[in-house]
This record gives sequence, C-alpha cells and structure tokens, in this order.
Amino acid sequence: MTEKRKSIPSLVKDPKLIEKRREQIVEAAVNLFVHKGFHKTTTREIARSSGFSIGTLYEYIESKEDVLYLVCDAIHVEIESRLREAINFNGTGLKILKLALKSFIRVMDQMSDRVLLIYQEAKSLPKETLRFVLGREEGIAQVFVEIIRRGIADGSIRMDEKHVKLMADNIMVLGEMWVFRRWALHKHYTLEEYTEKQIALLLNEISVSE
Amino acid sequence: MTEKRKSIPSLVKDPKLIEKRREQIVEAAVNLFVHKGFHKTTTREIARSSGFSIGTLYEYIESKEDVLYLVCDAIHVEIESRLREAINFNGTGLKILKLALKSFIRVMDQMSDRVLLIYQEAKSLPKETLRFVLGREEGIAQVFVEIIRRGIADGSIRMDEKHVKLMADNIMVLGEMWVFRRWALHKHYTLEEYTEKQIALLLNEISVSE
Amino acid sequence: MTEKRKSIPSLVKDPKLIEKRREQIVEAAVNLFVHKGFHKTTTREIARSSGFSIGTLYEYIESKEDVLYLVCDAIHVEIESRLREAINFNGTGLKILKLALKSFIRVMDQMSDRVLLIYQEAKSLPKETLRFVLGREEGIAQVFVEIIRRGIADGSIRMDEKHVKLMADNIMVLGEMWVFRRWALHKHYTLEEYTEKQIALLLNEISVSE
Amino acid sequence: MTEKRKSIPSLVKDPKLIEKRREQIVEAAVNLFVHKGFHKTTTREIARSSGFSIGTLYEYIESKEDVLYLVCDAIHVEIESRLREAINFNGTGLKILKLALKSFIRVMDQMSDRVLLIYQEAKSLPKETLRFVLGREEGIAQVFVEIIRRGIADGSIRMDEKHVKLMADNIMVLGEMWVFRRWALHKHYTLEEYTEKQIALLLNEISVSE
DNA sequence: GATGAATGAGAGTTCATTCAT
DNA sequence: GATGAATGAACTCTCATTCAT
Repeated sequence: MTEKRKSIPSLVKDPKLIEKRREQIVEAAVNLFVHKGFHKTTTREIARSSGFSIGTLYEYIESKEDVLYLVCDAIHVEIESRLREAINFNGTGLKILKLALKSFIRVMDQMSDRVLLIYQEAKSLPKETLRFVLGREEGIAQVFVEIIRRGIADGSIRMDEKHVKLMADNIMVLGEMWVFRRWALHKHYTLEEYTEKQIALLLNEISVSE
Repeated sequence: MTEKRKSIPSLVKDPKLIEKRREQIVEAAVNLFVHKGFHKTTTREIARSSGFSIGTLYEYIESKEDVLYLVCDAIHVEIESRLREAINFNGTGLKILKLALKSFIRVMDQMSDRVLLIYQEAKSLPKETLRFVLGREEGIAQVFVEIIRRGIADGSIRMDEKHVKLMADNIMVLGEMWVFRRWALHKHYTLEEYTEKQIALLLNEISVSE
Repeated sequence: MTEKRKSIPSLVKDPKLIEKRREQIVEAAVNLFVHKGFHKTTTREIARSSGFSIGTLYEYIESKEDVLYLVCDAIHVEIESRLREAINFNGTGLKILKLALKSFIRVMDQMSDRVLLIYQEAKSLPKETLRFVLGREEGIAQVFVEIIRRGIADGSIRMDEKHVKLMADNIMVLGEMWVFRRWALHKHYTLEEYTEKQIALLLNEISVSE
Repeated sequence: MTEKRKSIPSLVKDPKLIEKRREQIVEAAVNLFVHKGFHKTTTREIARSSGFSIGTLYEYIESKEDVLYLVCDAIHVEIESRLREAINFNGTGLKILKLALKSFIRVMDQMSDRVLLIYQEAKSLPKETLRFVLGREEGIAQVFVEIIRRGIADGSIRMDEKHVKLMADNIMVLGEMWVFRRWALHKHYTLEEYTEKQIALLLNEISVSE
C-alpha cells in the first residue's frame, strides 16, 4: 500500500543531499519539539541543532511548519516500520494479533514522547498538511485490520466483519492510552501487566472458544 | 473528595468581582483557544472578547498561562458536574455503570473541542500547574471507581479489586477515544452505535449474569 | 474640494494622539527616505528617528508601506497648501497664472528632494494605495486648470477649452522638470532665469495682447 | 563624441564571452526590474532568467548594483541609437528638428517602462556610477543641441544661442513628460495629438516667420 | 478598579554573496 | 568557466507585559 507523502519544495537540487539534510533536521527537531514544544522551539535552534546555519535550514524547507510535518511523518514511518518488523506472520491470525498488540504497545511505550508530540502539535499544521498526517495513522490501523481479517479467515478469530475496523481502532487506542494516561497508569501497572490485562480483556471476547 | 485548585493572585481585592471577571475571561478564552489554539490567541484578543481592556485583564491574572489554567480547570469542572448530574444513583452498580458510561461518552462528545483543547494545550502550562490539571482528571476517573466498587459490593459486577482502577481508566479512554479519533470513528459509527458497542465489549466480561 | 485620503487603521484609540504620532513618523521618515531611499531605510530607523520604539511605531501603522503612503500624502498636502497660500487671487487670470507658475516652480525647488521621493518610491506602494497618491497630484494640476479657465473667462488668456488640461499638465511638468533635471539645468540657469524663460515660452502663445 | 562607460571587472578573461553573457544578463534583468522593481528582484531570479547559475552570474558582475548599471546603460544606448536611426539629416534644421522631436517622443513611448525604470531605480546606484548614467542622458540631449544649432546656422530657426541648451532640455522633458504623466495624459490625448500639440507650442516661437 | 499607550526582545524569513568542487 | 550549497546579517513585524493616568 502506498501512502501519499506531501512533497516539500527545496532550493537545493541534489535529492540525496535533500534527504540527508532533512534527516538531520528531523532528528534535531524531534528532540527540540519533544522537550520544548513546537511553538517554543525557534527556527534558529532547529538549524543549530541540525548542524548548519539558519540560511541553510531554509534551503531545505519553506517554513517552520514544514519541519513539523517532516517530524510527524518521520515518527509515523518509524512506528509503522517498527511494528511491521516485530510481527512474525506465521501462525494463526489470533496468535499474530496477540504478538502485534504486544509489539505495538511496546513501540508506543518506547516512542511515547514522539507520539504525544504528534497529538499535541499536529493541530498547528495547515489543514491540507494535517490530512496527510492523519492519513498516515490510518495506515497503521490498517495493519491490525489485516491481521484480524486473517484470523477470521482461518477461524481463529470470531468477529463480525463490520466490527473489524472498530476493533482495530480500539487497539490503536490501547496504545495511545498507554501514552496519554501514562502518569495515571504507571502508578498501577508495569508495561507488561498493562499489556497482559488489555490483551485478556480484548481477546476474551473474540477468540474462538478455547 | 476535595481537589485542590491552584490559587492565582489578583491585584483586585473583592472576591466576588474576581470570580465574575474570571468567568468572563474563561468564557472568552475557551472559544478563542478552541478555534485558534493557545499560542495563536493573543492576550489582547482575550481581553477584548472578555469585554474589558488589556490592563484590566492583567488585574485578574498574572500571565497568559494563568488564563490557560483557568480554562482547563473550568472545563474539567464542567465535565465532572455534567457527568454527576446525569447519573441516577439508584439501582445496581452495573446498571449505574452502564448509565454513567453512556452519559460520559455523550458529555465527551458534546465537549469534544474543549477536551481536545486540554490535551493539546495543557503541556504549555508550567510543570507545577500542569499537576493540578491532571489531578482534576483523576477526580473524574474516581467517579467510575466508586461506581464499580458499588457494583462489586452489591454483586452485580464481578471484578478483582486490583483491576478496578484500570477499568476506570479504560472507561476514561473510551470517552477520550471518541474525541481523539473522531475523524476515523465517525466514518464508521454514530455516537449511539459506538456507545452500544463499547458497552457490550466492556461489560461482557464484568457483568455477573448473562 | 475634498480629496479622499486612505485611512490607515491604528491600534491606538485617541485620534489626537494618532495625528500627533503620525506627524512625528512622517517627519522622521521623510528625512530618512530622502537620504537613503525607502528600501534602504529600516522600520527601526523610522521608529528611532520618530522618538519611540519599534513597537510603538506599529501601534500607529500596519506596515512599512503605510509610512510611505503617509509620507507621500503629507508631501502632496504641503505642495498644494504652499501653492495656494502663495497665490493672490486678485487681477486677471493671466496675471494670476504668472504668479502661480512662479510660486509653483519655487515650491517645487524648495521641496525638490521630497518631490523626487514621490516619483522614485511611490511605485513601491500597493496598487490601490498608489491610486490615492496619484489622485492627489491631479488635485494640484486642478489649481492651474481653474486659473486658466478664469483667464479665458476674463479675456486675458486666449485658449481653446480642450487644451486647458494639457496646458495645466505642461505647467506641472515645468515644475517637475526643474526637479528631475536639476543636475542638467543648474549648470545653465538659476531658478529665476529658468522661471522667466519658461513663463515667456509658455505665455507667449496664450496671452491675448502682445 | 565618445561617452565614457564604467568598466566592470569580471573573473572571466574572454571579452567576447563577457559581452555575450552581459547581454543575456541585461535582457533578463530589464524585464524583471520593469515588472518587479530593482529591490524586489533577487539575484537568483536574474541568474535563472539569464539562463545560468547564480555562481556564473557573479563571474560577470561584482554586485547586484552592477546589473542595474548595465541595464541603465543599455537602455540609454538603445534610446540614442533608435533616435539617431530615425533622423534623416537632410533638409533645414527646423525640418530635422520636427522629425527628431516626433521620433523622440515615439521612442520614449515605446520604451516608456524602461525610461521609468531608470528614473525610479538609478538612485540606488553608487554615487560615482550614477554620474555615468546621468552623463549618458546628457548625450541624448546633445543630439537636439546639434540640430538646433544647425537650424540657427541655416536660418530656419530663430533663437539666441544662450537658449539652445534650455530648448534641448525642454525637448527632453516633453518626452519624459509623456512617460511620467502617462496616466494623466492618456485620458486626453493620443500619442499623435500630444506630439502635434507640443510641436506646435514649441516651434511656434522659434521658427522663422512662416 | 480600569484604562490603553508604550515597550523591546525575539520571532520567522530573505537574499546578496562566497567558494569548494 | 560553471556550478550551487552554504552562509548569516539584516529585515519586517508581533505580542506579553507594564505602569502612568
């Protein structure tokens, strides 16, 4: 599946160089945005942390908002790729789903500051750009849709097709919940306990009689 | 339970007047923050929308961040009071829980822009102030903790005590989910369908008799 | 005759204060623009020379271009008022015209740097604003139209009505010429010689008795 | 008569190449300056429109102001050469003068945007460079001085020698007037009407009894 | 208690120019 | 001789906050 990515014009011609510099920009900006927020980070700080001058920064982007988009996109790409890496597509759909869920929550835990970043700052993107970012997220939910459908097909998961999307969204939320409500949840559970419990709650209903 | 509220110094003596003016400020600021975000709203706009001058605004607050705190606090107060109003504490704990859940999701739906506001802007608060805001939210979760405990006591809910808090948090998340993932969920469900489905998923496991 | 003037919004409410501050701005900016040109003058220089801070400057204008407009308008107002002051409306139209021409060239001479300013910088104004400035100038030409018509009426000037406007424009140009071609003309003539000669050339044709 | 031209250093050795590249630069820059003004045109735009890179541009000039000088000079050269081409030096001085005047106004009309350019932007040149540009213009006025003297010599023009230069300057101004006051004059006259009228006014006085 | 004019640090962005390749 | 990535000083404009009235 090919997600569309917004193309940001650059004054520089060499595509390899653009990619390399934008990677530098994203790495620097993620850290700054996570710690200070988008609005309190200045373009000069981004440039300095990226290792070049403010003028050079603007050779690779057109506005500060472009940096935010690059950051959001990079985060989503990383989440999805880490998730897909972690999944072994052998076994029943149900088994794969359990594994995927575990992996997903772990990834979200490891990347929680960056996930928060997206939720808190994406609203500062221009409307059109925001749509690209939200579209990316839909792509991640799609991973779970596919796994659940597989489970239905092989009989390991019992679920009406019309609930598949909601279930995938629920799963996304389980991950986001661990991120958003960290401060509340960490008082009561470790990552492992939380994952176990949520898997139990979730799969209790859908797994075929065992 | 009495939640602590941060006290904001004012140059004005009369407490009645302070309260009245701060209500004006909050009403004006909520609208502005919802539509433009905290950072893009200016103190001048807040003052003008509040119906007085910038000088007067600063008689009742010490900084722009104070306005954000007042707004977040007011939103939490409204959520909790609307929720408590909607709950009829007659019947079994299970029955009350169902009702509370329905009400909660409805309240979150009606106040979704303001809920989003808190999640997106609260990070701009000074650390100490942020703790007050998060504490408030804990208070709302507490409503559900109480109901679940009542259900356990009267035997209508079957749940280990150690899972009560997680369940309450899960419920909070169901509401937040409807707000955060609106754009995804609205494609597939109405508010009623979503509520029904989530209640089914959630109570399936915990209700005693089925 | 009431010329329209572009109204520039101000954040300050007191109209007297606005007028006073804008006079300060114009006085400071005229000097700066004359010596450095519009583009090479910075808003900070304008503010400093006006006697207040950059922030205060922007309480009275919305953009740097507004300053340019204020300057152009003030210059035109001064030209017209100096011209009208100098004219004694007694005597025949021909006599008044001679006097007016003399006065006009003298005024243009005295204000030559400011006249140049308009011709060189007005193009930097937004199109709509430029129209106001050009309209002002038309108003000055109108002074001569009126005088010539009076001369035709009283029989002291012989001219077809359809040439009146061209003659008025010619007169404007005589003044502008002295400004624009200063560097060439000053080598050969004093202000008085130039005026005498041009009056002779111009009036030779139109005066009734010779 | 040989006018001096400012010599601009180049990093490139080959004079043919320098000339060719500078012609490219001038052609590109004239269009840009006419439409956007000198200050709002960037060196990048000049380079791109010239058909080469910014680095190459700076091989042939030392600063952006050099481009402005090249442009002003090229415009003057074109005006003078077009004017000289149009003049047939047969007949009486008076006859030649009429023809030259007609041609001059026509040339100014055709090149009005470029003439305006010089008057509005030349002030941005360094003082020393500005003198070269103004000197060029004097050269054009000289064309008329020569013709008038010829007319005096052959008896077709009646004029005191000491007024010759002023008359030549007046003629220059007639042309410039058509350019500068276009917006006012075009309402009332076509190019032909304007030319006829001005020739009549001007020559009325100087032509020997007819 | 209310006003609003004044402040100025600091923001995002531009662009003429350089120089290593 | 040609290239174009890199530079950073300098620009216009904003806005939270203060304080004299």
